[in-house]
Amino acid sequence: MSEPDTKAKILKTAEELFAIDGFHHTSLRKITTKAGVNLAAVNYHFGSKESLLGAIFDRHLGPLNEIRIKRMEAVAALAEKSGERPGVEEVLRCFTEPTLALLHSDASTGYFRMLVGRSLSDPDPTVRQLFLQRVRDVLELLVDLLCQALPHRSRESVAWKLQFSLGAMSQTLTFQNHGPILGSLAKDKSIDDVIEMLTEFIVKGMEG
Amino acid sequence: MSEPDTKAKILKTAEELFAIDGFHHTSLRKITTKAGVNLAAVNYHFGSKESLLGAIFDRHLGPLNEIRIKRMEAVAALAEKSGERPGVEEVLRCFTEPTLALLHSDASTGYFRMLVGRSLSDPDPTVRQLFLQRVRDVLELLVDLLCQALPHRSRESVAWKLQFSLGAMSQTLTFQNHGPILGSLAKDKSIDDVIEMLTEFIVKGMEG
DNA sequence: GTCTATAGATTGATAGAC
DNA sequence: GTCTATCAATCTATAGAC
Repeated sequence: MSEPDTKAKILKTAEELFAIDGFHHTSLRKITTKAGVNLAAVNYHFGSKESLLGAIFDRHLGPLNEIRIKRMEAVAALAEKSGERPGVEEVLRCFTEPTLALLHSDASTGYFRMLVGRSLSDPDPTVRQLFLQRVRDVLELLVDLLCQALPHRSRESVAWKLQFSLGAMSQTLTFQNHGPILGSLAKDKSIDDVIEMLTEFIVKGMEG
Repeated sequence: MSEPDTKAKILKTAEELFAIDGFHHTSLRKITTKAGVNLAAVNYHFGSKESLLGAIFDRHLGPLNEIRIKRMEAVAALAEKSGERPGVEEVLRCFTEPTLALLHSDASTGYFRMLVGRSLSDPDPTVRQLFLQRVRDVLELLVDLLCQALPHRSRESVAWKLQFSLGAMSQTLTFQNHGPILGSLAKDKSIDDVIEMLTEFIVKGMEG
């Protein structure tokens, strides 16, 4: 018999549970029970719980990074050709728009959105390392471009302000419909309104 | 016999371990072993692991909230008296300065700084609830004042931008000397420089 | 590939002697 | 208040039959 998509079921279910309950709070038993597969299947298909998280990251961050890099390269090429500096907002949107698009895309990325939000803030070394090694190149390229857009700023200050921006994005991705810190206050906005507010917030802060 | 400060030793040690490893990753055994006290002492003095975290929050957030509220009340009183609106930066500094002062105060709050940073971003319901119930009043008062300073903005958008700001603060408190997302890039700044950059970032974003 | 069964370790909490 | 000892429940991972 054999379900040919046992592996896919594990990926999908683990993504949801990791996003909602966190990596360390989600046991392999919860995943396999909810997915309707055998406990031992996780280690058979992925080797370990850590590798399972890595596979979930790979599945979505691969395509996402490709989009972000293509957009940044296009902006860099245009700037070089025209001889003018790229704009701060233009550069930042190369990164934020594909990321925040997770907020209103189909159900296939609905939980991954929360997982990214968590991972941007999680100080746990395991989660952090698995996540960072998959986004570091993109972030370094983004800092490069931001430094071009802001030639009078030091690289360190640009990096710090990007760090602030990632913190702001993290809150949005994590708590969009999951009880923000000011839950009762800050929820009556459409997703697109929130995305535009966040983008404006980051752009003003970065330019400031 | 009896160490009269067993309770204090547990508080201090737990604060450090919760800050570095996280609440759920820190076992009562690690705490009691490092503190040099008996395992059963935690439940004797605090009742449970959760209550221990609550006691740690209480110890520091009590005084901190008092400072923040006093400053906000002073700003509100001055605005009422003069008939002018309070300034956005003035209002925000009532909150950010006492909080970010944790970054360069003595060793007694060195670890608590990281714990606050974590708690601002942690989606875990246990940590989140214990933390939020101790800062909610302060945040609501802050939103009130920000709405006075920005009368043309809706309360929802002010609340959202405050949420973005808390995300940015969280990154700073958590990763100041613990490996920021752009570790190698964003570390060569003095603490005071980072505090000023963060404040400027938040003010510009909020005003924008 | 899927299953059962279990090893081996760790956890929060407690009972009861002192 | 402090201690030892332990319970009962969890966990990841694996061995081995099918």
